Amino acid sequence: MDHRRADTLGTVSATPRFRFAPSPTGYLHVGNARAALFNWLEARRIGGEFLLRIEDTDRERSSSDLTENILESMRWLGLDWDGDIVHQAEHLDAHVDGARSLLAAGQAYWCDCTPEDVDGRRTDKSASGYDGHCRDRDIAEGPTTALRFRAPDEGTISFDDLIRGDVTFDVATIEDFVLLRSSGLPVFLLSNAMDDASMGITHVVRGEDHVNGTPKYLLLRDALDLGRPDVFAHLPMLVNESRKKLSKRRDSVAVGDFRERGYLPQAMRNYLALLGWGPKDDVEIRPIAEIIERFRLEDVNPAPAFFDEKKLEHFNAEYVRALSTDEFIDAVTPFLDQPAATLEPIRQMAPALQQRVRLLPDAEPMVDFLHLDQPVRDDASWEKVMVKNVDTARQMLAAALEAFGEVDWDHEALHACLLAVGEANGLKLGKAQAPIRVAVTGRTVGPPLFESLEVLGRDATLGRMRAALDALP
RNA sequence: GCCCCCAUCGUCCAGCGGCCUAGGACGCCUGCCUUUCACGCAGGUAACACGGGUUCGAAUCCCGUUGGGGGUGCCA
Repeated sequence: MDHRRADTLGTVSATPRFRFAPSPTGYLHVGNARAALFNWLEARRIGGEFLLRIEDTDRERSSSDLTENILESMRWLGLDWDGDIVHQAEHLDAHVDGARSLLAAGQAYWCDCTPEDVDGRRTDKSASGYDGHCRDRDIAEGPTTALRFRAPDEGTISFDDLIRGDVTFDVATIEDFVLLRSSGLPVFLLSNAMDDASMGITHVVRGEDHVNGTPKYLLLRDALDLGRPDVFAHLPMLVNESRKKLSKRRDSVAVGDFRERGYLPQAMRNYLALLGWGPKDDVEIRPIAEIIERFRLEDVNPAPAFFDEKKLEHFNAEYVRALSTDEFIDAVTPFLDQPAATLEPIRQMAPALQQRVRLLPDAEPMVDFLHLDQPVRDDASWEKVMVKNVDTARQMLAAALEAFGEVDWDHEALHACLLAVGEANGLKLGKAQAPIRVAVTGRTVGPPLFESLEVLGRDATLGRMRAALDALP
């Protein structure tokens, strides 16, 4: 608030000011998150402010639940904003006043054309948009009239884009666009331009899809005598496999979904920073402080980037492994389906799990044998170890059953014991342990066997081995 | 159609006129390590879209072609 007041009073702040301005008409998706992140990175690097504005002027499509979801995702990613959140809807009156001042100055006029009218009049296929039909008809305001901006007829308008260089438009291609709808509500462009000015935004950093709206934005700022931002930077779009702009409809890209699927925020944030930008030293995975230090808007690649979940997953695995044991346990627990009784054993196995988990939900199937009465039998594993090699399985299960009855119940003793049993049967440990593993955990793969047996306990282990022996073909 | 933008391995990024025989990462493939898996380690695969210039010299600069993306609402 106070920053807005200060600017209204004409105080020009020397502090660079960035903003992220999502509209709460959907969840925060990775494309928006990347735009927010790039604003945040640059703001943090140069000691600027990062403001948040919720563009909720479309009442029909906006919802406060969606706003909360966006904020939640921002917090999760660690993108902290400065000052109070600005809700655009609260400034609607000012925007309407702005539009009316243009009307008073002769820079806007009322129009009662319907979209059908406009389309119908179009003879030249190369023309687009509104044809200026009502420009001089001097129509009075009415229930079906929209207020249109009187765009200049000739000249060019350009701006310097930090990422794209000089971008120039011929104003002849700019139509007389709508400022106020017939409902009386201001359109995005007006609200956006006026709010950026009232908030004292110096750096406008947003998606490439806004490039074409920029000349209109500038025309409005000039007409309203609001000055211009110091810097524009239009970020490349994030695209899907078919190289189309990521859409919330087509692509499942909500940040919240990634969280639910077991991604760590640090991994997501680090990966997102590398979409359209890369550090000169080629070190991709690094602390956010180092990214902030190296990030530069002017180094952002202008071409669209594909969001590669495979690579994100790799980043996640790296970040999972970098966690302390306690952090890992905290992170993984919500993804486990375990009773309180097995939490302690899982704690013991945590380092082994941590090494193998790529996404947090990967952990559960590695430890489900601990709390299930019977392990989940993986058919392929059973077939391979217990059916195709039934003789070996029978031999090992019987011999180990006997040996395990006496052995000290810790992983080292178990290891030595099974090694000896295997050798007695002419088998290397790799082969010898397979039937035991499948009998106890149901699968050929999983965390280290002897540690698993140790936490499972002697009774349960022997019980499962007997059951497996009985089930052999 | 018109307007704006873009173009290095399959993908992401490095490269800003000579260090390029084009580097790193993901993916994929080999091998090693090993109690399975995973990790780790050692290798391999694979790109400057095309055509003209400029220059002693071009992935790097310019022009064109082709290809791709974005925009083109009384959505944001």
